[in-house]
Amino acid sequence: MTLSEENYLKAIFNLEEQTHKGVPTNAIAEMMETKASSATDMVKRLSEKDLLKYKPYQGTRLTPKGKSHAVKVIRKHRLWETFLVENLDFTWDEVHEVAEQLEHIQSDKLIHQLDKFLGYPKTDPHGDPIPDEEGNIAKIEKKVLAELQQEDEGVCVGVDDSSSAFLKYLDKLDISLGNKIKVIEKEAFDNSMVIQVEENTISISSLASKNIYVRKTS
Amino acid sequence: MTLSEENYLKAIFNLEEQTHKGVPTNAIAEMMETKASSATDMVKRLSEKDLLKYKPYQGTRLTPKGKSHAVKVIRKHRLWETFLVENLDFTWDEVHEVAEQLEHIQSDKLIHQLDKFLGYPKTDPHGDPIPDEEGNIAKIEKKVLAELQQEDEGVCVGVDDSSSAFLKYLDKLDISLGNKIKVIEKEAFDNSMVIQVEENTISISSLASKNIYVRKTS
DNA sequence: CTTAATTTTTAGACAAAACTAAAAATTTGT
DNA sequence: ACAAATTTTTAGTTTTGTCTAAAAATTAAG
Ligand SMILES: [Mn+2]
Ligand SMILES: [Mn+2]
Ligand SMILES: [Mn+2]
Ligand SMILES: [Mn+2]
Repeated sequence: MTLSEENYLKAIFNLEEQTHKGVPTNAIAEMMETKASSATDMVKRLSEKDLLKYKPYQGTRLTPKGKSHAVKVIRKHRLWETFLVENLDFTWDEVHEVAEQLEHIQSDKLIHQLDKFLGYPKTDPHGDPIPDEEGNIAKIEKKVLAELQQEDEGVCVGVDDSSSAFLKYLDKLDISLGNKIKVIEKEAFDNSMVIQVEENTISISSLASKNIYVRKTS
Repeated sequence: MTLSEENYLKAIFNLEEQTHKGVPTNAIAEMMETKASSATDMVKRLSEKDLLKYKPYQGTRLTPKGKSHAVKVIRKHRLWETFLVENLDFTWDEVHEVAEQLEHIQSDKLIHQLDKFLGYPKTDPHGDPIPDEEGNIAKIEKKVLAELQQEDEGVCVGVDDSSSAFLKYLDKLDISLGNKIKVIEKEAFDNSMVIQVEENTISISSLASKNIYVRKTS
């Protein structure tokens, strides 16, 4: 399995998770930041290797084999992200780029020992679940912050958008995983919110509140 | 700089260190376990990028730029090997293969932080010096064990042959870095030696004693 | 239900990195 | 010095992964 094949598998896995339908070639190309013709080529190659099912003009779907491989790459990605933050003083907005490379290192022992070294973490620095050695992914109970009502309380458990820009914005607002969040006010006009994060009271836009996940506590 | 280019640079660097002469194409091919024609192709590409000087039929020599890049890769390789042994319970014969992959990860911050995390180690698990951030490589004072005379004493500081087979053999004899070694007897007939390693007295072949480095202590 | 817009695929090229086979240059042996 | 052996380079293919341009299929609009 080449680096490029693994990146495509991961992209297709994520797209399939979101929509639960066959993934269009264009969607793959967009996620991979490449051209549709390149995506078609790759999809054919992966189909040849039984990693996905592909029929021209209909989307593609991963086979169990393809899914299993994608999950392994995701496991590695998230374990490495955890290592970078926990042990090498990376911030949560810096890890993705490096993990994107580290996820392709081939060594079962390496990843098994890394998991052990980290103390078998359940989630990565963005709150995403780390698949176990058998490929099981725990489902994290979460709601998007925008859906909470006035007076509702919750704990921040993840983000939808893991872009560096958004994560840095959250840092500036002092919002991080595990923080207690309470909705003080919802503005009907633009769907912005006034929320209390731990001690601080701040206002956030609708766009931001749609990208923050919470576990409701009341 | 691609993965393959980096591996060639490293190979050429090592060959040039040994002989201090222009490196023949065949030597490169042999070290890279490839064909001479492939080596020629690559050498041309690297020459194009000013990483080495190449004139057909005369050997190649790295430019300062090429040398500096090779040393960076070696630094990464040795830091990762150290991490694998110190933190992930790898043995010294298992690390090379994985480090061969990890050495190509591109991230200045990653390697800087890894170095810090490890406590700025001076040598890797095989006793080889770890280049510093500026590319300086400490010269380790060492002598090949075979050269010691009867009654001489020393400390094991490295190996010449880092192959898994040889390292496992050393493990079986309970020889590792830092061990006190004393020459009890030298057999003129086949150049084998009887040595005392810490508590144990063992006999080793000429071939083995030529691949063990010691720092003489008496 | 046709035409227009969009999506997807095909065809043809290109760069990186490898290979085999053959030619050319260099070195060695007598 | 000349032939033989060795080393090195060239020429021509192959595979992976990308691209542009053009053709074909599908979907959307009037
Ligand atoms: Mn990746
Ligand atoms: Mn993540
Ligand atoms: Mn390598
Ligand atoms: Mn080493």
